[in-house]
Amino acid sequence: MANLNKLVQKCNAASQMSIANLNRLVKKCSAASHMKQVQAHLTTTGRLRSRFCPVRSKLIELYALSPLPHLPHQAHSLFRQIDNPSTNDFNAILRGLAASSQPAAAISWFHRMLRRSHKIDALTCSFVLKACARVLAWQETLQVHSQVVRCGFAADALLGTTLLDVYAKVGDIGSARMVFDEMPVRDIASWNALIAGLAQGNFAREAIELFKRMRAESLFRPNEVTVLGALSACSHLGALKEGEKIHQYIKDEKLDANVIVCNAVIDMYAKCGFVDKAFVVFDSIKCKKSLITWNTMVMAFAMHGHGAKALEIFEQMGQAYVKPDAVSYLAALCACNHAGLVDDGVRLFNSMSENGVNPNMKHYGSVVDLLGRAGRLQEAYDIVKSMPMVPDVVLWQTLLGTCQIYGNVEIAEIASRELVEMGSNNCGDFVLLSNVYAAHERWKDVRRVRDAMKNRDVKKVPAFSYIEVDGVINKFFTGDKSHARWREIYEKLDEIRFRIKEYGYVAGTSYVLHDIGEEDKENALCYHSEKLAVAFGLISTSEGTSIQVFKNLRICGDCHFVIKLVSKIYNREIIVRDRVRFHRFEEGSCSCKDYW
DNA sequence: CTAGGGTTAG
Repeated sequence: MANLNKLVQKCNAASQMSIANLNRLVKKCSAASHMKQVQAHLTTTGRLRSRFCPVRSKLIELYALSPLPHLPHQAHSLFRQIDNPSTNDFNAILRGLAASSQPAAAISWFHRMLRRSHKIDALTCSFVLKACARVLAWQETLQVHSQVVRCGFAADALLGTTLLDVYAKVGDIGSARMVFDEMPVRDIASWNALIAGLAQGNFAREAIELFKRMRAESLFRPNEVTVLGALSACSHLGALKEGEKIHQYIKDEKLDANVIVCNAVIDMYAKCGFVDKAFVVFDSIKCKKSLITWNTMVMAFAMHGHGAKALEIFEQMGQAYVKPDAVSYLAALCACNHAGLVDDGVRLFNSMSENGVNPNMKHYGSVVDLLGRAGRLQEAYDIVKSMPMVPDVVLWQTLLGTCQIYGNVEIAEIASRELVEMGSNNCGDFVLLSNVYAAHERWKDVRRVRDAMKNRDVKKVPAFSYIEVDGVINKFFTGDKSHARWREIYEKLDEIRFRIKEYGYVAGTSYVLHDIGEEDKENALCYHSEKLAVAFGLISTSEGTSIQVFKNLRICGDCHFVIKLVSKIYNREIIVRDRVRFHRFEEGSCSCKDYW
């Protein structure tokens, strides 16, 4: 800073500043006052209005990217003083807009440039593409892509990587792959962008395949960024074996000096069902733990229903002088939720504001769930009414979900009405309300809800489960008969149904309504996807080994009950990862203690 | 030296 001030003084003293000095000065500018001085100099020397002036462009960029509230505006007023803005000047503005709170404005600027025949270069495209990614503008991405081709920038490796990354981010994986395949020159970032794009775009299998291909046939050694994409894919799939291999690679290559990589390893182990392994990595970490490291570990214990351990980690982070943020509180609340620690959760929630973290919608959702599941529905509803923000769809769904557990008709009706008014067309919402009525044997109301569903053409997310056996993913939908061994699976299910009756099993009738619209409702319950996956696990793995199943939605109550009995009768540990947490079934009971 | 790929979340 002392150097900079000296430089500024020197520049002010001299009537003529050399271009080199100006360049040095503008690059070191951080304070608004320095930028103003450079601007003053440009104005007095007349350079401001000239055709081409890199220092001026750099200054516009500094203004445009500044986090200080008034400076981006300054960039625009400076730009307007230029008679003939260069491409660099346009790019500076574009870059600033792309990173601003209105990235769509960057897209408008780009179109204005094209309309007025201003020359664009690869950077122009790069910045506007960033904006496309932020507003998820697929159509615009296509348009920029065609400009890239038209202008002859298609061979630019950096721009190609940006393009494929943006395609992946706006959800067009096909185009992302196509850009990758057609790139004449690829470098490590190109591979990384596609691996991460596949992992985040529901193509986790393909991400892992590409990771293997990269190791086998490319010249590049996977680096920190590569393994992050690959680990994220393993987390999504729950692919422990692949995850362990990547972890070994990370240790071999000493990539675990990077805290972000360590965080992803912890997360991977937790999401693959092995919270102990996650904790070993957390505990023996060599680099400095970041806030996210702590949050990931709290969340990991929370997901597995280890409430006390999660809260212990949460406490420890305070002792390590790491200040909990909104995610930390959410993770801790989530832990209380999954472990039924109601009082701890409420205390935590109430302590947030005094610790400088304002509860957001997710915190409210979590505490409403916590109170609701504990049967304190009125308190939960009171919190919803007293919230400083407008409750969203998920919050009402949470409240409605807890009403089902306790058969609370009044609050269920309120929540349902709100959901309908908000235009929610979710099958599950109707089913929940109908279940509440069914619990009170109010069949007329049940029929009314069912009719409403028919008339509205409600959307239903299809449930599926999968299980990996010998490296092959076996995926099942409800009542699925597409598996090569489906007959054996259904025979096994019949056997299970017969054997659990000895333990007093009666089909959970209220859950039957989950399958409204199916031909055979009772059978639909018997053939839920998680039951199919467990049955397949039983017939395809050796006796006594653990069975791991993944479900895209939450586990159904009937399946939960059946799988508990299966774990006892067949003497198997069965681990089910549902949409939000793990259930570990052993000897007839579940790690969630029937609370989830 | 004006660009590209990255971790936690009801």
